[in-house]
Amino acid sequence: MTIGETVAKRLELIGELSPEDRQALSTLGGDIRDLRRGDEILVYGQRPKESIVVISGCLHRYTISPQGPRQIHSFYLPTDTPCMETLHIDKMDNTLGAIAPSRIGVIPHSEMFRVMEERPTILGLVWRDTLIQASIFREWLMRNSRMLAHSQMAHFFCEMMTRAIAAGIARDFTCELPITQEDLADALGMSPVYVNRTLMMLRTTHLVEFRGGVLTINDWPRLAEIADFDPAYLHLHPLPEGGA
Amino acid sequence: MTIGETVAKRLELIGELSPEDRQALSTLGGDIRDLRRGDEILVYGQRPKESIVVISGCLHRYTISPQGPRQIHSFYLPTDTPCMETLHIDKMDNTLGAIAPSRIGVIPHSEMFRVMEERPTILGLVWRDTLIQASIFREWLMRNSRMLAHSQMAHFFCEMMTRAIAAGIARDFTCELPITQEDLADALGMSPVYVNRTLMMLRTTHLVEFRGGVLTINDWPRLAEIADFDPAYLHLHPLPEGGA
DNA sequence: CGGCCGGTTGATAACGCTCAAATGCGGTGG
DNA sequence: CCACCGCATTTGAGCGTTATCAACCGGCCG
Repeated sequence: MTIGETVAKRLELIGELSPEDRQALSTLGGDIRDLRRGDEILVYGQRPKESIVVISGCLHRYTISPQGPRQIHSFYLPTDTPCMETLHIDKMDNTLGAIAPSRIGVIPHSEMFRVMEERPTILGLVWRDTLIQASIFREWLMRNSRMLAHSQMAHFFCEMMTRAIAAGIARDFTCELPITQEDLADALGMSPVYVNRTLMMLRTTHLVEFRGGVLTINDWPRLAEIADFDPAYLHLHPLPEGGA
Repeated sequence: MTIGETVAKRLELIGELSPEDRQALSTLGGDIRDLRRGDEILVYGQRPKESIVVISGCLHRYTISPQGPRQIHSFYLPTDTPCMETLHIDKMDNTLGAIAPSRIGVIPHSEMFRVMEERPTILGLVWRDTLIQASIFREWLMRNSRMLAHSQMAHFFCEMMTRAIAAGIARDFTCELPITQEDLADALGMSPVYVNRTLMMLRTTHLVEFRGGVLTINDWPRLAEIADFDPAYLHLHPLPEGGA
């Protein structure tokens, strides 16, 4: 899969592309890079000149406060396009890194601007993509601020599964989610110990299985209910049927 | 102050406008509306055809989960432009309302698109504005997930003061912040009771005074320290000197 | 075989929530 | 001018969710 095709795939999850749009995207220049867990791509304070698209693996974005605790803002699955915002925000105020071995496409801003100028539809959809990211941040804010640990975790799993299904990397409510329990803790704003306890609880009640970087949802309806999950905030164009 | 001037003022806080840009903005069409506390402007599920700019007062954006708790995502002070994102996200997944008597400008999307097409700089800055909103959401996520109550509240006050100074509505570290303790609780993800206790603590230690909708920061350096406040995430163009 | 990382488990403590009631204050009507 | 009402704030007591500290387990890799 080329870089352009990957971007096109993402954009078609949240809107419609004409053949001309797809054609324009196929000319997108950029490099492929392979990363190991822990590699940093765009670092706090930097002024990046390129955007990123995930081809395989999993990235995450986080800030670290001086006191130590890391807050993960988001995880990025294949076809996700993190940090498109660097197009219009010069200075990174957070860090993007690989949380698992990953392959990414690195697209110079100049290339993005060229294609967006050529095809206004693409500009609209890339903008839309950044707005959906913001919408997800809002949902995470609500989740981490207002929900109990088990609901919170259920909500997280529902989101990741929904996105994995949309991206076409899930089968039978099973998908790879190559993160550790400690990563999960840093995303949910919980302590690693309590993440473990909550996870065991969800496991023994046969709602979710999360082991060795693989997520399986055993009882979607019940999980979605305790998570109070409504996928509207993901603004996926054809919503994958989750309730089935 | 006209609608166009207000938008121009906001954009100049985060970038530079040429005389031509300002001229183009001055032609922005739109209506003025006056609101009372509790009035809703853009509601969950709606498909708005206009964007908003705050002329006076204070707006807030929130979601209400079926279980009841309200999460406030952001407050908007004069010159802020909430919900520019409706330009590219059709369906509201949250609600924008007035939290105090306010005057707003209502700008049809068609007007925004017209001006942005005419002046690419404006497009870039409006986009940038939406990205800064996202950056603020990330910071709120970190704050609500990772900080202790008093640091959290200190951080909130630092942000609002910084923004008020930038918007030119603060004097001597005093500004209007016409929200109740309960509103504050819904923003910080705390209970109203604990907000009150925390507030009293900050008050008796002479760090902050927040009473009757007026915020006064008595000891900025110490407050910023316990808040671990770094205004970088606001991406203000000429950063107001807060540390003074 | 040993070390390391990630996961699991136990015990204790703390931060913040809930329930409940009281106080203060601005506005309205008598 | 006073009585009253409603809303926001304040205070108290007890509880619960989640954090912290510490130890142990188990698999993978050198």
